[in-house]
Amino acid sequence: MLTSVATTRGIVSNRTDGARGFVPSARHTSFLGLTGIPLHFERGAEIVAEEDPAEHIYQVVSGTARTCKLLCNGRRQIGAFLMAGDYFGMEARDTHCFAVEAITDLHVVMVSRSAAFAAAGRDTAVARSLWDITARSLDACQQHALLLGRKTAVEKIGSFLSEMAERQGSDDEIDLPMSRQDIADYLGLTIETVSRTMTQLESAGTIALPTSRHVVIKRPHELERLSLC
Amino acid sequence: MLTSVATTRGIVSNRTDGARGFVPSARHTSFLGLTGIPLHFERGAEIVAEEDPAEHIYQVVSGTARTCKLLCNGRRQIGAFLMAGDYFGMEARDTHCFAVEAITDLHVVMVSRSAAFAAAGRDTAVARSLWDITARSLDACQQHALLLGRKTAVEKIGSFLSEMAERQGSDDEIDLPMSRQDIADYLGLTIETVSRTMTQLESAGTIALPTSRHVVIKRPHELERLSLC
DNA sequence: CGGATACTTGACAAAGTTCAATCGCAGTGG
DNA sequence: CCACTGCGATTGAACTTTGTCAAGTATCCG
Repeated sequence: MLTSVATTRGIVSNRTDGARGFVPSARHTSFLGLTGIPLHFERGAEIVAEEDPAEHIYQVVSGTARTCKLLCNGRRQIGAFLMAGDYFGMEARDTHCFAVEAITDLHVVMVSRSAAFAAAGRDTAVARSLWDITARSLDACQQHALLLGRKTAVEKIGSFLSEMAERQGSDDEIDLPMSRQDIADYLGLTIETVSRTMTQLESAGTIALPTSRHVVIKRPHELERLSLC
Repeated sequence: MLTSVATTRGIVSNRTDGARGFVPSARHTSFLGLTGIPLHFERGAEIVAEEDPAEHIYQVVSGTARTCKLLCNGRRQIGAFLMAGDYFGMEARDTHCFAVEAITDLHVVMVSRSAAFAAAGRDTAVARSLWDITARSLDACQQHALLLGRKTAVEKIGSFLSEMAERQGSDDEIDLPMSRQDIADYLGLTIETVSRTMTQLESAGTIALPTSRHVVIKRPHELERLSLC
């Protein structure tokens, strides 16, 4: 379900992911030992729909996306926020079991699933890196399950803010690309509880909220304590 | 952290896992194209501890195990119940990020992680199957995250019972090898809520509980409705 | 039979949700 | 430039669900 078109602009990685770093180029981008196709999506666009055939593997170049699963009565669970360097589309089955949507303007590179598997068959390093990406996603998902099942609202928000700070490489300032509703659906809370808990952390002096999308961490130690325990 | 000893008894698979079926033998068992070592653990034994170095990959031959993560105040999240045919120990990092404990007497086969990766390097099919196992775990974990984040107590219990029925290949009778506490920690509930919800489903005529560990599904359709929506 | 363990039940408390109203800010048009 | 509009975020109050604590029952096993 590709509704956007590929841009012709060069793409610059703003984060290298260990051994799997990728190099900017004019039209194509190296990715899993293959020539990936750069694509651009607008804020709100759907890159992958739930139940779509799983034909491609993607890496985020810039921007943020969310993976969503839906339940009846409009209940939604966001599995992960995908940022520069993150991969998605590696499915065990032939169809995607969640949708992927652009939260901001989004640049990705795409390779076909069959080409990736073929490359993995030829090149052991590619196979290993394909496994590594999947295993890392699994690790993140298991960590997230612990949060969803056993943490309180404050601990969830604390963990979330710590995670975002770490992923943005900043110790004390975070720009949140996602709405309160997205945060709520990621943490298994309601938008109101997210809002209230943020205010509560602000009142306690743990964070400051110059704007609703910009968080300043005043007491990182306090946040760590919340997220770890 | 292997506290039990390997048995010398032959091991019989009571479930083949698609293309990755494994064949019983007197002492060693084929597993990911390697010769696996059969091990036996007693009920309650810890096969893997949290933060243990990840040196082996396992497949369950018979019995049931649980994967656990711990938080402070004794809060626990069970990530999965592992039954015959299931794999565990495939970690992205060098240490296990959860413990694995035997719920019943447990037979597993074990191969060393490095041997598995070496085999994957030599044999494309092994590499693919290693990826497949990991991707399947990821899929299950994402499904479980949806349950933990967005389902009510009844829906959680409904989903759990449906899952168990399916895994036991039975449409209407389930033997639960795990305690109410295990179920609670799997579903992100308390033991009391699990108990109450089971009774509630029994009163509604959806299930019967001849004993606390044996569930008869009287209205499978009703359970489906709960778990899907 | 006695003791331990697991499960169930009840009464109450707390955390989080729901519903509704309000605020604040960016964008738009007069 | 300022009022108006729309949307996201915040706040309040009532309510629900689930958790907590405590007691009671069932079951297993020596």
